[in-house]
Amino acid sequence: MPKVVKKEEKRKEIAKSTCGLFIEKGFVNISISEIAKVAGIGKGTVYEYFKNKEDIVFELMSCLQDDYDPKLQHNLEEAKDVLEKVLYLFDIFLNDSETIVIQRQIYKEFLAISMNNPSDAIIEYQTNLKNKYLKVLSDIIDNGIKENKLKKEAIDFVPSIYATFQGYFIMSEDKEVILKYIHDLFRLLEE
Amino acid sequence: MPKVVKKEEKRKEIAKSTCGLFIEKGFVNISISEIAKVAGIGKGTVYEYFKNKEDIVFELMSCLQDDYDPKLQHNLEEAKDVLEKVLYLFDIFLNDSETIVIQRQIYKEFLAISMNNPSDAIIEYQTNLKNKYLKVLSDIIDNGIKENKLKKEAIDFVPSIYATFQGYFIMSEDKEVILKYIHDLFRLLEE
Amino acid sequence: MPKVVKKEEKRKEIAKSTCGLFIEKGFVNISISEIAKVAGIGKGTVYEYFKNKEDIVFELMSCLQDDYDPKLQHNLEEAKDVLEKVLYLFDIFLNDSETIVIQRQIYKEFLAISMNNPSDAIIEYQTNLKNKYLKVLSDIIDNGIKENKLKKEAIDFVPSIYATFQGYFIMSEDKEVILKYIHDLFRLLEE
Amino acid sequence: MPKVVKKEEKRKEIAKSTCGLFIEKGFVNISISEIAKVAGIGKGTVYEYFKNKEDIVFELMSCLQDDYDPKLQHNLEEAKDVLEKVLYLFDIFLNDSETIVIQRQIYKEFLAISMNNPSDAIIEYQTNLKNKYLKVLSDIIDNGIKENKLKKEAIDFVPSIYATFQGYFIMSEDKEVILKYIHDLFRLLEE
DNA sequence: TATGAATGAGGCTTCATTCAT
DNA sequence: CATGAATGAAGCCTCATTCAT
Repeated sequence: MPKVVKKEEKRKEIAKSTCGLFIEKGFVNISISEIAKVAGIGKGTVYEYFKNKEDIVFELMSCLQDDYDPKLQHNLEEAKDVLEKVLYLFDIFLNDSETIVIQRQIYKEFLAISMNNPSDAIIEYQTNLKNKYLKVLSDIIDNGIKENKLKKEAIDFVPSIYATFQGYFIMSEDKEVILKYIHDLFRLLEE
Repeated sequence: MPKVVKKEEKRKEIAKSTCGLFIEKGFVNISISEIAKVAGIGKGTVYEYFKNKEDIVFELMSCLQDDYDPKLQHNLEEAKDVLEKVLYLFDIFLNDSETIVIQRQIYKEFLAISMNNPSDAIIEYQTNLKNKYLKVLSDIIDNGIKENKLKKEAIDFVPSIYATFQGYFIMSEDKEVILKYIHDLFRLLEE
Repeated sequence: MPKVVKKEEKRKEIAKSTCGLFIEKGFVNISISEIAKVAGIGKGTVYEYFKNKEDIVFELMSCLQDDYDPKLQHNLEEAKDVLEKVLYLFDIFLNDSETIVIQRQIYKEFLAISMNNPSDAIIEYQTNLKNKYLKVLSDIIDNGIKENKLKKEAIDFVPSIYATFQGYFIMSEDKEVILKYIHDLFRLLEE
Repeated sequence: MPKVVKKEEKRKEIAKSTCGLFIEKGFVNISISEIAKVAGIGKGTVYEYFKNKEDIVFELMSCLQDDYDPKLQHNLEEAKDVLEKVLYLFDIFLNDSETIVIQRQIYKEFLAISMNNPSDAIIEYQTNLKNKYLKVLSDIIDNGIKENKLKKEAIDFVPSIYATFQGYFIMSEDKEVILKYIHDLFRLLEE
């Protein structure tokens, strides 16, 4: 196995091992020492794999998505109707399974970082994430329109649906409120 | 003039003087030394007026709102129709006047703090803020319904409108996108 | 009333008001601000009456002794035998009445200060205190010998008895242990 | 050599290097900066080896005892009679050799700290120290009784002898006074 | 490659003291 | 006389980062 691959693997391994730490204490309150400790490596070694703390959260986010994307894909295919598809797409904000709760918390950490240090890298990462979601949501809504399930104006709401989820998320709003929103909206958008 | 008033005034004065600093560098990257310097006082004096750094942002937020609230009130009364009222209510996310841009940036700082250190005080502050906005928005929409300008389902969208603005805000979305959203939504909600 | 007397009175008043503070938090952990607060005066005013924090404890010790000495005198006269007199003399280390407990704690504070800052003033104060006690104890033991209650060697133990009480005191030893010591010793010293 | 041992050694080395500082200025008046300077290390490095300032005095005390215990053991074995053994046991309060004078001063520092901040750790340390001394003293006296050198009541005086030494110590009493006490007492206790 | 000892800059906060009112 | 606002020195401690092994 080439070295680069091994390095990349170890990188992921380290990142994943810090997951609990990030959830428990939050990015700002974690030191490199602690990261090294939970990762079972030396402080110096952390710098062999990551440029800085921020870099670790990136990797962690990426790891979690690697795990998440195939599941999402599968769920979307299984979903019966438009609404169900949308709910699966935003599963990360709605699901209370242990795995998803963790991903949600990590995403919150990530958002917090991005608000403090809106570096180019972070902004790019966020833009990509958004575009990915918007693309999928767009397709879902589009399909709904083509199948005459939704009014054609529905397509205009694609960006705002994403924004609303984000908003509810940072407000730490209860799942019920979010679900009510999406149901209310779809009632309005249904043909 | 009673001493308490003078102390309260100086408190506001100090808080306001830090405004530029918060915008320029962000809460986490500001030291008490810097705050003291821009306020033109000694480091120790800062602690005569504030319990800690966080406390300063609170005061700053509060100052900006003291300035803002009367203007908002006035604008809401002047506004011709429901949509215009809503736009005025969320002026802070839309207006590009120098004053509002500053308030927007400070609010962003505040949000960032709240995501990193969700202390009880901050959460309470945020809840109050949210409730204030929801109350006004509720009244606006209610009026619109009573005047047969809006469908009665419109009232269901009060919380989500707030959330959507928040979402667009942390996504640093362009004003145009936000405006498009609110127009699209109102088209759907109009009788 | 001459000013000096009034000043001296206020000095005592201030000192006494700090008593609870010293007991609760200990000399090192008390600030002039706190002292001013419990004394109900301004921070600057503290400096009108005292040179420094240490000075206050001196005054406090002196106040407590002003109260204590007459009581001691009375008790010594009432006491039936030598042992009882000795126990009364060292009442401050043995009695659990509220007043005495407070005096004991203040004395502990005083000892602590004297160990950290063995200034001339403190050493002199302590020497005087010691001599006072040794004198009284000497008289008591002397009397016991003259009345043929004690062996004449008993007089040699005067300084060590004082020392032993001090020792037990800083060791925070239980009253029972101290009482056992004094009984054991007197059994040995009795004719 | 295992790493832990090296770390432990450096810990001792640092502690010992601060000895003069403690004697010269006293715990309260020493800053971490000064400690770092005399130890020839960086401020931060101090915290690699010690949890806090207090911790350093602990280590110092422990170092001095490590040096002292074997000597004590040897002296006790050499001692001809009970009295001599007791004097060796409390050598720290009596000997005027340079080494012991230093140890005495450090012990005074330690006592001072324990009076200002009676933390659990300090109290435990002190209790252990006391028990160690009481155990040895007990054995000495016991032996004296068994060899018919001392009356059997002598055993009752074990705790008070320790207390008396402590008392004389904090009173900074001259060696002669202490010696007189121990001689007087033994005259009384001898068969 | 992996390490972790070493570091010093810098953070927050406390507080005795001064001095203008 | 009394005050308390103002202060800056100083304290303790944290931590990202480096670098010799």
